[in-house]
Amino acid sequence: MTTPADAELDAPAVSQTTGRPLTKRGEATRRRLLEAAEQVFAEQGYHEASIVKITERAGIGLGTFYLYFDSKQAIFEALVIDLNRRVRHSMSEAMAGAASRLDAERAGFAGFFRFTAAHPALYRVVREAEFVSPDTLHLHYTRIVDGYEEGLRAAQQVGDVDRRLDPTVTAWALMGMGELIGMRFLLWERDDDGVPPDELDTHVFDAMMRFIDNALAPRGGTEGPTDA
Amino acid sequence: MTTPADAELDAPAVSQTTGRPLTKRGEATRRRLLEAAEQVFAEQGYHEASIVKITERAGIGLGTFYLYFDSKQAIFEALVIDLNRRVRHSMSEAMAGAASRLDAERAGFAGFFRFTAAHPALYRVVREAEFVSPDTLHLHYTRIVDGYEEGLRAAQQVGDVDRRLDPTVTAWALMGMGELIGMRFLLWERDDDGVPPDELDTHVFDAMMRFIDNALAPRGGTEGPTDA
DNA sequence: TCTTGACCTGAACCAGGTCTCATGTTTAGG
DNA sequence: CCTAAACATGAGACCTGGTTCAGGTCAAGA
Repeated sequence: MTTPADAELDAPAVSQTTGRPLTKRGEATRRRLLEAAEQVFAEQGYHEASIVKITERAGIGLGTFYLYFDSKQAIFEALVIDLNRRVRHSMSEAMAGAASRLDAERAGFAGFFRFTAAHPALYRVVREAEFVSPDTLHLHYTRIVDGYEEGLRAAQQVGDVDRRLDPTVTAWALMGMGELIGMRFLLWERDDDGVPPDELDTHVFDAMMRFIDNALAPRGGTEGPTDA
Repeated sequence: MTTPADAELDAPAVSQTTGRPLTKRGEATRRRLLEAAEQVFAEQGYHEASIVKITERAGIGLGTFYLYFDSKQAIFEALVIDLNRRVRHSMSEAMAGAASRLDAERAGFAGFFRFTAAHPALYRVVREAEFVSPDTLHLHYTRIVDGYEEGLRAAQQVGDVDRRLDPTVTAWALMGMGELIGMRFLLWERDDDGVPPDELDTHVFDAMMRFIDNALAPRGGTEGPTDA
């Protein structure tokens, strides 16, 4: 589950336009731009967002933007990649101490939902990547699924997961589930005052885990396989 | 599964701007606009698409557009609703002759995937609605899920589906699965010549059905419930 | 202190888009 | 055949926003 997500933790931070490495000052500016972009894209969506809004929020001159990013699209992609790193971090951290496979599964999803609940708008950004930068979204999903798949395969070896399941398809299935359920019960749900929940309703979470447990557990109780 | 999708089949077709009913000629123009919009939105995405491109493709004057739709957003929403009707139609048609619950499940997904494979780009339109018109997307999902949920509940009554599963959460889970798997194995997949598949790989489909079967089937073989 | 390269700036350029409107054309009914 | 209502048109008013550029400012080393 720990893909080389951590190797990329802090790349040398190079100017995208000139290719030169940045000084401390330059790096700080770059970071401020990214943070501003995060907020603006999240609040307004890609097309409503504008470079002006981003630089204004960052408290930086408009022209400065182009010293650090080639285009609006470029900073968006950088942002998605950054978010991907953070989601995976949240997931693998949550899974760290899990004993059994089911525990790990539960913890991984909990980590995922916690991240989504904590940054509801950010999640929107990732999903919008499907239309703004399909390749980046591709990367996002693939990176997450790869870790998942590996975990499933290992669990199958041990016999914790039904061996007849295809790990790849299963991983994508789980991922899709998590995503839509997160969207429905975290992003759409709000109480009477319009306040979104800060975590997934435990009933929903439990119901989902039951579903997953059913799906993954080897059939026929604790014995071996049953039917053809 | 047959929600009143068919009641809306052909509304009187009223001009969105004037509210007046349309003559035959007007109705034909409206239809041509919708068809052109379907192609243009699908190929280029919402923001790249333009009214000019749509009217050009429809072979219609620019100004005419505004006789039929209030805005770009308005025609987009009309399109999503139309697509929703068609997906559900494809699904319920496929499920029509199913004997068992599993059969129905299989057929429903097959219908869904068939539609996606036949109109890969259209599917993109629906997903983009998340950012262009969230309410419309909400409607889209809800309409599909509602039917699903009802089917699940009925199957639980009969004992075909694990009674401990929450029908709502399960319905959303299934929907999410189908969507991501469709995206991954239909929309992303292409052979060496870049040609997308015209149906879901049977291996993938079977793997997914196994997963679903596991998840839904009452635990403990054909007998009653087992653990707490 | 002076110099140099890195960093910063925002007015202006420009491409493209939506929507209006004054005008012309078609169709159906009397 | 004549008239009114419905339908069609595309130039242009108006606007928005990404990107460039010519000219500053800052900070660190000599």
